[in-house]
Amino acid sequence: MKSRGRITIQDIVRESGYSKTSVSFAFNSPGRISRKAREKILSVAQHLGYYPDSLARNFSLQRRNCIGFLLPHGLSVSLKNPYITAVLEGIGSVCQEKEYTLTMIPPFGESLSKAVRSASVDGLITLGMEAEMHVAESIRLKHIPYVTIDGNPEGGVPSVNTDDRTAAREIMEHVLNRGHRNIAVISIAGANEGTAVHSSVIDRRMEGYREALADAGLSCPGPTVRVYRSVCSLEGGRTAAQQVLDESWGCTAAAAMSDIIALGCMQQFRASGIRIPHDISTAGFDNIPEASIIAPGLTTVDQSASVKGRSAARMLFHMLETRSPEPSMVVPHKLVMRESVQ
Amino acid sequence: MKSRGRITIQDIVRESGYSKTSVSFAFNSPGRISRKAREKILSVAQHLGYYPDSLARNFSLQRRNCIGFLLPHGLSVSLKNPYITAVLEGIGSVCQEKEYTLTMIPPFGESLSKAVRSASVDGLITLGMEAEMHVAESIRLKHIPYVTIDGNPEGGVPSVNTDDRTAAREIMEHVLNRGHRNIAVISIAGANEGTAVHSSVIDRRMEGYREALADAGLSCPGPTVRVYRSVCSLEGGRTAAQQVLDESWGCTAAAAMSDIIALGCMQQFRASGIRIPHDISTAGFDNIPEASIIAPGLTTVDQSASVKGRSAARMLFHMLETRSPEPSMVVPHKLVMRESVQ
DNA sequence: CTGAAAGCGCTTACAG
DNA sequence: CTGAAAGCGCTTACAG
Repeated sequence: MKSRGRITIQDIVRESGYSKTSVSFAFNSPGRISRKAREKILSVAQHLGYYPDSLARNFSLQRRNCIGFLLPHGLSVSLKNPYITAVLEGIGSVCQEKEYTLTMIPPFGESLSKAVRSASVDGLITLGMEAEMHVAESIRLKHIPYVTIDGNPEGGVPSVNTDDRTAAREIMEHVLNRGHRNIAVISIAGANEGTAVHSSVIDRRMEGYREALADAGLSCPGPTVRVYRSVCSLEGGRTAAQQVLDESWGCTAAAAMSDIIALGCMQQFRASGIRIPHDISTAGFDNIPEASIIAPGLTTVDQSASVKGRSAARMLFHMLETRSPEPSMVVPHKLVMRESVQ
Repeated sequence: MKSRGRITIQDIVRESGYSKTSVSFAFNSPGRISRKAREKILSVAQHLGYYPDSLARNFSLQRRNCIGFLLPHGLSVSLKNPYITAVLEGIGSVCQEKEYTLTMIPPFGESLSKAVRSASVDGLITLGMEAEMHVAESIRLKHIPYVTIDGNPEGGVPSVNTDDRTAAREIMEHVLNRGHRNIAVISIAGANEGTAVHSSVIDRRMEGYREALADAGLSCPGPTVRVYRSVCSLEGGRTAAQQVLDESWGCTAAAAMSDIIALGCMQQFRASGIRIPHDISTAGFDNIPEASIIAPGLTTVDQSASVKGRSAARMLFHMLETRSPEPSMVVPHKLVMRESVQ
């Protein structure tokens, strides 16, 4: 009798009289042993409550059947953003098809690198990670394939992106076409300055905004255009909106780089008695489901988060299978005009 | 030179001239070897691109530093439900604190049991799982601690629940107090009949509705009360609402067992020119963030999903540490009256 | 400070 | 059909 601990294959060997080989076959290749052996082994296993340990099994098989998902901010902030959960959903649905498990890797004590190092996954998908970030180095050390969503498409890593610059330009043009000139641009700030050092996505969206504004003869920032930075959450949006209001500079439109921020803005505007779009038009970016649920509907850019997740996962599995790099891709976006911009 | 494959500790031993013990120490207990050895080893490792394999490491250490989360439906349907992502967020935030990784385990080819068996996790949290379900047996076989959210509190498994019966009674009473008598009750159906065989949560909510209705002299189903079943998604809600409308029986209020369903109903009602709450009042259950974002705000029951996730995770970690069972808990709920019920 | 060796629990090519 | 044995890549108690 073993003292305590888990029941292992050895216990079954002892009790059944068969070898480890046979016990293993009983579970994984039942056809390769005699009916008698199989029944004896399975019955002993059943009796002792044995089931092959999957960690040991995976180790022996040298595979993990698991892919990892790295979030840009803490898990909590990230999962409160419907855009991110939609990406997660896309990745997850592919994992489910492939019979892989999906592991979310949160920063360990502020260190994403540490978390990455200790995770056992076959491949990794990152969201909003830049090649220069410290964590990128940790991933490379693991020598596992990875693809990046909303990272830098120029970074040499297979990536899935939206054409952020063009998309941002289009939505800003739409705002300008409606005659707005006093515009608040609401950019994205890292949750804590440590995590998101810098994001090229933000740069590209800002560029797009600037182009459109420049075409209208406006500079950004400029006499009629102010730039704010908001944490990427509902609360962040509320805070930013309050700032816009506090500075009372006659702003008639707000363009936020993320729907979740735009939603927060709308909440705060409304709470202050501001009517949308009558007093202040509001535009977002992402087209999360909430954008169409609320009234007035949020004018935004659709970048089908779920497709991005799905594409990234497919690319990763392809890399896992062929061990060769995949070309980066840009998913289509679409300006979605609803009622929040007038 | 090893042919190809990954670089292992053996390669470092060969190149550095130090033993496996020293190499291991260099990474995990740098203080236990000489500065010289450490530097030599680390430099060789750096040069060869070596980093200890975490699967092997975890195997040797007999731990996985990972907990699993089992969803009631497919990953896709589940992650589209803000209630579920909020639960996930709660669990995730505790994992992050504990420096654990969080693995989502989707059904493998329709088989959750198979997925559970192959996952390597230290513990498991399930959502909406019943003790009689087949997968419960698979979990027991693994001999790992688990706690269940929205499962059966009578199942003998440490669980986190809302007092569903009371909560459902309260919201139905509220609807009745506003004078409604022609009421559509919208229950939850499994995504596909295979997965959710039966859920005691649904039973308890239904009981609560029935109690309130009975107190008002109404039977359910009855002459003025009809029961519908909806898949737990926005689309499910829309379909159900359309049914309600198609049967045109003078319904003036709909009570859905889930906010996501209620939201779908509201969308469909609105699309059909029905005004809420003027023509049809709508009540939900969960209090997802969207409930307060939309206009009119959704009257619902708050059951703080995030707290449920957090509590379950804390219970699980406690079990992992003490190896003893935890008492089940019931989290407080609260009726949240907004404008969708008048 | 350093290393030889046992051990973690499985899988599987190979020989019988 | 069956089993002895090597191997997956690490960690660590123990002895020197």
